[in-house]
Amino acid sequence: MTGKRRASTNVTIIDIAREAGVSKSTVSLVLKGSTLVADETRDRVSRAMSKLGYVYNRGAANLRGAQSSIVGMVINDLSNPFFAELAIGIERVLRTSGYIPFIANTAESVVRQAEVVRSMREHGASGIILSPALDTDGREINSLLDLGMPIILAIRRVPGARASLVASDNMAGAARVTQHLISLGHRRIAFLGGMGAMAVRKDRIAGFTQALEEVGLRADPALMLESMPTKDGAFTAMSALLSRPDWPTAVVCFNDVVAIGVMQALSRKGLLPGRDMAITGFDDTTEARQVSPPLTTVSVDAGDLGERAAQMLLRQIAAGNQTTETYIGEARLVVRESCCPPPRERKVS
Amino acid sequence: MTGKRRASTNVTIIDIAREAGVSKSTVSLVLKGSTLVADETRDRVSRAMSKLGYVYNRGAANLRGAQSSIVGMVINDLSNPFFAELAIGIERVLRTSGYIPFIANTAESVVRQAEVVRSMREHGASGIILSPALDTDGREINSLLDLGMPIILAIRRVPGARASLVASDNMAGAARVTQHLISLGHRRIAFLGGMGAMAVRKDRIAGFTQALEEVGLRADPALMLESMPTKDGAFTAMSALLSRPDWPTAVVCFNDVVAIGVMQALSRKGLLPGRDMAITGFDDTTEARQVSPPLTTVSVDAGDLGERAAQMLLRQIAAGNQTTETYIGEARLVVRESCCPPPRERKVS
DNA sequence: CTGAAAGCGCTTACAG
DNA sequence: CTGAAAGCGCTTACAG
Repeated sequence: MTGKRRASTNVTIIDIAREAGVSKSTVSLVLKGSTLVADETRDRVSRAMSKLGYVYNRGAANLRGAQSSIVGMVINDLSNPFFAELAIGIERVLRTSGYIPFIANTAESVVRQAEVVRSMREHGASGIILSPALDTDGREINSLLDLGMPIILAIRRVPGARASLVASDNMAGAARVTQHLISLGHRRIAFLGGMGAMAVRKDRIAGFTQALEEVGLRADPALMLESMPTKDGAFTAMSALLSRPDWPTAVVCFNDVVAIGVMQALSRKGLLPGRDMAITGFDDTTEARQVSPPLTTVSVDAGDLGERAAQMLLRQIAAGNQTTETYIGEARLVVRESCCPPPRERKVS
Repeated sequence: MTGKRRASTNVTIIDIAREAGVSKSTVSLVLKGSTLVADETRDRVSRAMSKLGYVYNRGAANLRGAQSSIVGMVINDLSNPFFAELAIGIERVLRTSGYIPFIANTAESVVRQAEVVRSMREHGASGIILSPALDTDGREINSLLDLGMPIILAIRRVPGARASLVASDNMAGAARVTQHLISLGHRRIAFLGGMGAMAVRKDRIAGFTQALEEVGLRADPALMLESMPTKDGAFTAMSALLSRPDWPTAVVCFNDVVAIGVMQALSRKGLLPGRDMAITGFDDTTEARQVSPPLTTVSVDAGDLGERAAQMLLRQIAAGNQTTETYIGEARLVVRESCCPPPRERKVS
């Protein structure tokens, strides 16, 4: 009903002081929860604040040196449930710490990422947990670090960056899932998804290759396909693969989202994942359990990684960003129903 | 390598002015992109800024009356992909507007919601898009509005709140999906999920009831079951229903997430959704397509709703929050494979 | 416990 | 185009 001009344009600590009949120092003390103020005085001030609709002005406070209470959470793809789970894990620990996490989504754009990080710095964020967009430059991370901003890299390492890292054991996970396929009898196995520049992809391919070499096989470059790490990207890449003559009998997918896109491409061709071709994922998102057939994948516990990242950030903020820590979470094989042995009739030479 | 104390603690507009050999007014003009500054001067200032690692101090600027460039996006459940899609739609339009959206997750906690909204106000957010937590009080929304803060309610209306609203046509959607079940021959239909206090649930139940009454049936209170709008909550509620004697032949679920929980409860009992019992969802999240069998549901286009909400917020910020708008998005029936006719042998009297 | 004073980093008129 | 001055709302010593 009213028509005030702008939020927080009016009532200040001085108005409160006048209303409560104290000095503004006292109001400030109440704001900070100081024990120096008498209970009766504190009550009077609190009542004045709610009566006048007072809003604390963080900007003014930060200006004078107060600790800001926000931390940034910069996520490269919020539509991927894996990152949503990560975000929720982060919030779980930050919630009890007095910090409020502000999330921003970059949708894999480094330009957007720079904007968002800048905005968070401008607003006085105490630290940032960054799940970096593709093609993030290590030097950018380092210059942030040099300015004294605590940064925790999550999920994706950035070559050349000196920041702390929380990620999962991509190499071991990929090796395990590949070994599983080999034990089912597969010899002609593709790796699909992710872009060439991604460190995570390199690590998973290293595990994949290592598992093959352990049994005297080698990775066929013609079966290592890139795609954007999205359902659509994977669908397209898999459809292209299926239009070629010599199919693999199994596909190790970059992650669950990619695996789901790959399954859709198979279905489109009338093929059934888990019967006509073995498919594996990575991440063990809730979707992995819900697709049909349920996806054999690698569990990395995104929520736990989020918690670790938040704890690490809190430590760095407290310590003043001196140390660099690394936490590599376990990557467990989760066998469900998306993997069959290779079909006899299509066995290759 | 360095050891600066805190981010943004040092270099200010004055340092830049000195470095570039101009006055600080000029630096401020450059910061605002004013055309009054000569190109050569602008360059000199820009170089000085990057040389010294300057970070704009939003707090100080806002203090003096500058427009803040953040808007808040407060989401009640980020782990529900529906809300992730909503968030992404919001970002899509905000991205081109110069505003940076900061997202916060309340996990259905009104306490958390109050904290988060307060923090956003303290940081000078220009407006907030709020997907309210359960049990949000209309008076809280109204007092925010009275302070001049533009607020757009998204997805869930709040009884008593005077804020603008972007939501979907819950009543029509629920009626459509119920009519679909009736046309398949169902007469004994349950409604499952959501908590009693939720306005959205009330609207959907109204559509459900109306569709039944159109054909001379009435909703059986024993078949209207509450649950938290989560997979686990739905699983529990459905399991309880299945332990009772007279099952329904079809279940209209509060949303897709609930439907998936219901399906899992059926599977646990050895029953197949779409063969032994008809199940419907609401929202048409990407998961609805991926579950097995694919879910018959109501499509509400979360991304589009997000875009509408963002456009509405931008309008309100520009206009100074005078008008109250409402946008109700269409709710289309999407028929997939989770609905069968009622089984003959279990047909009730 | 309270008051007076200084200053954080910026923007905004107002003269030049 | 540029400089000098005032002031936004808070916190921080410093006296009392």
